[in-house]
Amino acid sequence: MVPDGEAPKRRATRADVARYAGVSPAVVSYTVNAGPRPVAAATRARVQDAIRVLGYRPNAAARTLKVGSTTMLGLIVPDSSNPFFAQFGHALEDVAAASGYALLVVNVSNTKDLALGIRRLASRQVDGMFIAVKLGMADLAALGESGTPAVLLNQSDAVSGLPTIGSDLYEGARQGVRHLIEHGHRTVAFVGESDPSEERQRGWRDALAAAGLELGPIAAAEFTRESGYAAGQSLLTLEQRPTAVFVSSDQQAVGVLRAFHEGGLSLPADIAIVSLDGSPEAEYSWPALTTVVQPVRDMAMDALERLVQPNAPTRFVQYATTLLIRQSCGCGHLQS
Amino acid sequence: MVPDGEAPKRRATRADVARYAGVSPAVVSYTVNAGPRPVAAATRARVQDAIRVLGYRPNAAARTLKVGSTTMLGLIVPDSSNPFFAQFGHALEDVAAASGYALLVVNVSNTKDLALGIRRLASRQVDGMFIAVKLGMADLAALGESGTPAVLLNQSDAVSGLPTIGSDLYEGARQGVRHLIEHGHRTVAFVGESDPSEERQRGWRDALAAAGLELGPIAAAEFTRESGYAAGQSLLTLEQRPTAVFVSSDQQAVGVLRAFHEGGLSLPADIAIVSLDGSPEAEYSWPALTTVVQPVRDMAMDALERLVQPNAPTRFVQYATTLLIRQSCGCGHLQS
DNA sequence: TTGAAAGCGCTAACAT
DNA sequence: ATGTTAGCGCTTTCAA
Repeated sequence: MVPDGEAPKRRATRADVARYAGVSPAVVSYTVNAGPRPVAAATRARVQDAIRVLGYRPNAAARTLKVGSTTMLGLIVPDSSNPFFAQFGHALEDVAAASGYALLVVNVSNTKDLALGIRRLASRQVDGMFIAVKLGMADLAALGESGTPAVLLNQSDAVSGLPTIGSDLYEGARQGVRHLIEHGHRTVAFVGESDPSEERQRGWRDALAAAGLELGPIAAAEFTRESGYAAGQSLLTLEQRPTAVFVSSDQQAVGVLRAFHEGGLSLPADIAIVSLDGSPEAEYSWPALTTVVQPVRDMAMDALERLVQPNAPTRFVQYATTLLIRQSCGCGHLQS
Repeated sequence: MVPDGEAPKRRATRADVARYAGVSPAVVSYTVNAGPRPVAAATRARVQDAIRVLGYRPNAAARTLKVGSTTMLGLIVPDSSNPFFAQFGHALEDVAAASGYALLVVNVSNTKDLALGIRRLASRQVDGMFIAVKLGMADLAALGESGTPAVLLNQSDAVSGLPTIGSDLYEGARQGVRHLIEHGHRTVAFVGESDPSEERQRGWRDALAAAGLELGPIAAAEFTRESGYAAGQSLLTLEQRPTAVFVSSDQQAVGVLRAFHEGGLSLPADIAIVSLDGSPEAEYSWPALTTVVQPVRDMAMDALERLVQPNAPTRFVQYATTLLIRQSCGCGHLQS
């Protein structure tokens, strides 16, 4: 099946093709690249023939060395198996491939490793990199030294001098919480980062304040299902149980959901949930999560554009989120 | 923050370093690579100093051109955002990175595109590729022509001449179904491929036969949540509803679960489910899925080894699965 | 222990 | 329209 002992000989090079076709190496280049110079149709045909016969394949490394571009892009994520980043990665790979770029995926589980990851990617001379991790000073320095163009993804704040993309999570959270309020909830808990200045928490707080409602309980959680689960459990132990929860990510929400189920709550009758991300798994949780979706596809397209565009503005662009109503918020039940 | 107008000058090359350190280019190589020749400690120090001062970074393309290795590996999957492949990809990236390889991820949503994907990866001269898609003749041919080493992942059958890895899905399915039977189920449905020779379906069939039970209904489904959902719905319409279902993948099972919930069934009391894969999301479904887990991590390690080992045997290795009991099978409820 | 130099395969400016 | 040729930056053999 597979040509094993068939042809272990040295791969054909451009010179071989030239010789075989009876032309100069330059013409082979011109033909292959629809190059800077025109080639007569007949000659082109001969060259293409030679290419086929010899099984010639251009050597990417040589080309890279010469022209200085690898047509490779890097992507740094905290965890490529996290559904949100997996989805983002896939979108990025799609748009990159459509523009002729390959995508090098790097996981940096530990924040400490980011600078290392940046250097790794830079040393492979990617033409640019997407970084979907929060950067520290050292990382910024590494990036600067590398001289590699980068666009930052999944950020909540502008980073000076770097094109940065994020969703408007503050507005998203407000939107989600407002929806809950509109449906009669008066005690809305928050699951997410405990930092009060974090944008989702701020959105939650402001939505409540705007409605003249008191703040519900806060259950701190990291962005994992496990941590969401724990947060959900802690909410269960409260004497005054909230009637609704805003959860910072779908992953966490899935954990919260489990805790509530185990607690014997009936959803969304006993407690409503709205989360954030719009990742695919949110649709198939039980009940299906009402979630504030981030326009991942759009962000991916924009990110690519800004990465490959030589002089893209280095602004911070925040994308608008949209509320996707499903069952977990109990729409229709508590209509006020 | 980021050195912008700071130093847009040409990157330092090995020659610059040599000049600065007052040594020959060769010595720089020897130093950088702990090269084939020894270097005097004092000289090495001078060189390292020059490297630091000049901010020298080796040019990967030049090195590749010279030595013929990119230290890059490719991974072809049908959908990198599918949790199972995302998990596999992450594991692969981890082990690859640990061995100094970078991973190029390529999605081929359409089976027709596989040969193209293989060629793309080959033209980037990856040192090898993981292919987690079923290959057709044309793909095998493309792979053969490319001359790139490959190991096949997630396969159910041996492929002549290629190192191939899979889980023993037949045994896994039997295992899962047997568990169901042991807990008193007499009508066990199957959700998955309709092809009767497919290994999971065979496992299901054989487990039933071995117990002297009749075959339950078959609901054909592709490997998506949506398709699992549809299959679950179709099961619901049966007059003689099964008391248990074996589902071919966790993704499908999540869909089945939703259909059952919507149908008002109480799980696992009304109907039990065992699925297959052991992907992370199975743990957080409701009820948590009892699932037959594939040893993804082990397979990833083995795959890397066999890919980079120059003369690894091209056998087909099947990994054993393990049953992970959670709630969806109703263990303890129906104890016979 | 160090230096000189020959390429690796390709592109593109410059000749023809 | 086609041919010649000088590197791109690096590794490594060979010589010193």
